[in-house]
Amino acid sequence: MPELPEIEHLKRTLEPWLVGAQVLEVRLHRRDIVRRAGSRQAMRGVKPASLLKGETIEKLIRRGKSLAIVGGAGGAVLGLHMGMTGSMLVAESQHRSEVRGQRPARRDRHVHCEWIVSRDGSPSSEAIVTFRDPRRFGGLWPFASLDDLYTNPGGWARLGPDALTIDAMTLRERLLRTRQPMKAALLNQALVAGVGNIYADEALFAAGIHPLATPRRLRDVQWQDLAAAIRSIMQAAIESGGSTLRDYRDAGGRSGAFTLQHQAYGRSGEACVRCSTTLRSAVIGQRTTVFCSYCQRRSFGKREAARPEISASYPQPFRGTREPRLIEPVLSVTGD
DNA sequence: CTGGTCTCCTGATCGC
DNA sequence: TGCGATCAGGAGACCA
Repeated sequence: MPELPEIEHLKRTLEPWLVGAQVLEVRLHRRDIVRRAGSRQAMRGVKPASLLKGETIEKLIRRGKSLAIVGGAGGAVLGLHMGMTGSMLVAESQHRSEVRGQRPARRDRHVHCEWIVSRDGSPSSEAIVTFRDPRRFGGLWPFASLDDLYTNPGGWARLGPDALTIDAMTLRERLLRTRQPMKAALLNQALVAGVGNIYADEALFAAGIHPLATPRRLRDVQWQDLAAAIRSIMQAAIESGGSTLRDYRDAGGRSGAFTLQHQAYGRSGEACVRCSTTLRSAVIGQRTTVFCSYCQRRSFGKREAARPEISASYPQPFRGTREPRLIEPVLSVTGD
């Protein structure tokens, strides 16, 4: 599922196709995928211009898991959210006539909107960008302008600071606004934008923080560790092209390789990479949460060295006080 | 205001 | 081999 790293990678793979390109045509196949600001409700009376028709794209911007395509000066802005299964794919097309002439044998019923763009006006530079989202948790949110996007309470105004560059002080200040457990707090996009279920588990694991820990009980060094873990994990994931569980693809249709580096998410029942304790799973904040009950204890007491150490690289070796346990031979396959 | 639960969706997977 | 039940989860809606 697309979280910050996947959206950032998607942005980077879309930019070469979109920035500076003119939108020649927009084909909307499902009207209700265009939604009203701050809502999932379908927007009524959608105008092609609000879907960027005719615009020359100036840039793409991202905050957290949200992406936006910015039209020319003072032009429309289209907010995009991939939800669980959304993707944006680019396909080259030689000639528009050919594009128009090509009637696919059967149109993919999950493709909800298509943009035909041209980078230099020549037919050979045309491309088709498609928004596909089987589950339709994602959608398109038109905004009148950049200012509207940033100030509209249904737009990015409700999002917290971006997780990719979050510092310890800011993270602490934001999460102290809630009494929810750390896991739930991290998933709250209004507090910090961009952390989803996968990276919340990964960051808490890397920082050695129990998912049920209360923000008010964390010590300064833990905020430092957590902020560093969030940044480094996100960065590493972006460089790997994100995490593909099932649906995520970048603009070129490529899947992400970061899944291979997951140390907590999806590893319930498997051995902790640091101490070999069997990872546990629980539902916290309505989300499946995987953690190590040894590395992520609710309290580490006063022994500072007992905390797993965080390094700038990811994955990082365990450097706690106790030697990692040897993996016991298993007689049967472990399960949840 | 806050936090917990429900809901929207489809496809993959599982048990029988 | 087929099929119904179950699960996954981002985030707004809704309610106590």
